[in-house]
Amino acid sequence: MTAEENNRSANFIRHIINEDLAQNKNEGHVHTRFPPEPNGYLHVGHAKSICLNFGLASEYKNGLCNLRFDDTNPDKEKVEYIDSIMDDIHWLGFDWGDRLFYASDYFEQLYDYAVHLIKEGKAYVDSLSAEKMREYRGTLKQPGRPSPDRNRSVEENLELFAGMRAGKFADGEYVLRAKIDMASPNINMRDPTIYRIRKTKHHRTGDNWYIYPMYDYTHCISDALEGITHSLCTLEFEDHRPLYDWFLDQLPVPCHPQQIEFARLNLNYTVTSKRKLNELVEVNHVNGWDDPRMPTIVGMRRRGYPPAAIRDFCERIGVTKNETVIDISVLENCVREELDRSTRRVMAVLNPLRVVVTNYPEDHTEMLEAPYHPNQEDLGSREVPFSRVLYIEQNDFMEDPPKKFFRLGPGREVRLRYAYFITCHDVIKDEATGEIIELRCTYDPETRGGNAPDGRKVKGTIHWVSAEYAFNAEVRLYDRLFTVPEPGRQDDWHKALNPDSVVTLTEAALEPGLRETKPEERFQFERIGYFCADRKDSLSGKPVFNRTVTLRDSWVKQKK
RNA sequence: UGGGGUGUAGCCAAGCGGUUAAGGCACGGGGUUUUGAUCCCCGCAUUCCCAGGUUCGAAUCCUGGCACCCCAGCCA
Repeated sequence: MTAEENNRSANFIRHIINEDLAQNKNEGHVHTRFPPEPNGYLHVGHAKSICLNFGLASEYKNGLCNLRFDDTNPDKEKVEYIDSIMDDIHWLGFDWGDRLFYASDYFEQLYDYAVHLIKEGKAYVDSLSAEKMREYRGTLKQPGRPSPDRNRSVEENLELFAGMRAGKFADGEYVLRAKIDMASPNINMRDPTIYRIRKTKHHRTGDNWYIYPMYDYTHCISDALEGITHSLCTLEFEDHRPLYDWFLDQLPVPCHPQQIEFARLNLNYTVTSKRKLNELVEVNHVNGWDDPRMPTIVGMRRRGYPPAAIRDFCERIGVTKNETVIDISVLENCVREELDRSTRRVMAVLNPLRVVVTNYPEDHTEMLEAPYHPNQEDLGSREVPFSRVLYIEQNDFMEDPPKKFFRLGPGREVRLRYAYFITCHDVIKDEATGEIIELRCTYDPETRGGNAPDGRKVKGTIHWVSAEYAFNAEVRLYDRLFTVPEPGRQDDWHKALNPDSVVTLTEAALEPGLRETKPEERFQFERIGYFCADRKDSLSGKPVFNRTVTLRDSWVKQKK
């Protein structure tokens, strides 16, 4: 099955793979890997890489994708990140089966290969300090100079390297370097460091090692040891590719994977650099990595984004080498699309305005049937209680409405969704503040269910809850984190933070059935948006809702 | 003349010498609607960074420019 047959759009990586398959390269196998460093939380940019790597593997016959933690820098890595990363990948809908690996699993093999390089005269132990090494490296336009240690004998190199491993030297005293070309126009080839001394406890290997291998050296070998066929990474590694290939050419590795680079994802109105995300957390602009405003996977999860929507998004944005900034509306559209078909509709009044139906009997309640979805019967229906005192949305009433306002106003008639037509007769205000505190309306008993037997039409339909039966819940309205499209480009990106990225409502009145909402359950609050019960703060019988995304609203545009 | 990349609509993105230059998002217009939602129509690049050239024919090939991004960690 080719990608195109599978109804996905073409991209250059699929073309490469199709070509390889056509030539029976790698015995016709596709084997990718997702190689995160466990030094932070995954974000939407990683989601692109996850979907690409796992997605590619799943769309080709016998394709496989490994999860491999690139854990070669114990100073920055923690087990808690490993756990969160695995959770996130599973939540997104992907699985690595029994192929969970760690670069640290290969430390012994990596060491042996390094010895091999030394024996071949292709690596040497250098005593240059970090500063000196930078000096010797030259600049972008000028070639570097060889280190005085460059021609150390193989025997001496072997002995020193063994000493490094044995912990005989202090951090920074020596490094092992590949012997390539100090005059290369590609700085990565100017004798890159492949091992450094770091007397830090590693989260998996503990105190076994005093030396740790560098990324460029580790990554290509790890790929080869796992039989990876296509090693996908981001653009900034493009000029590391000659080095990736160099190591594999020098060493007796089982195979030679192909590194292919693609552009990382940038989304407007947010930031995705680990440093900036960390800063948002540190200075408490957000409440942790899983704050619903964060573009982290766990943040989007808490916000209510369905995993299927994120996968769809990653498919739609494509894969190229163009550096682009994707409009956040593409993501939001994917979320709406998924939620529209999968979610039950219910009624919730966010900012309640009291309505007394003066001609409705006191102490009377009736149950009205309301389907959960306008065009998906299989989602069923529920009954909602109607009684004399109701709440409607404050902004569904205007004392002096413009002609195009299809909602309630003095003397106007509207439909209460699935209930009755009501007409407003009086507006009660707080004498001191002038604030509207109550509406007096009458209902037409003939319009039960929302249709008038006389065929008369009503312009607007608004949502409502019974004041007597509704319950109060906290609802959080989330909005984009930044007010400008590319905050990362500003000198002071903090100034672009949206002060209204969250508005917490505590007076919302929800239809009674919602009381038993389970954490992470999603609903559409009719005419408002999609909401998800917070997975952390919801209590049994007392859910807290997060707004995932608003409904599209052409009325907002018309008002302008 | 350090090296490596990228330029197709407001934002993405197909396209691989012969197509009316796909599709999505955004935007505009209309229809259906008990959500100003959904859904459904319709519109939206005489032109592919620019300039030359090759060719019967060029977004696709060649030459020369221009713009933007990445690289001088003992980070990944």
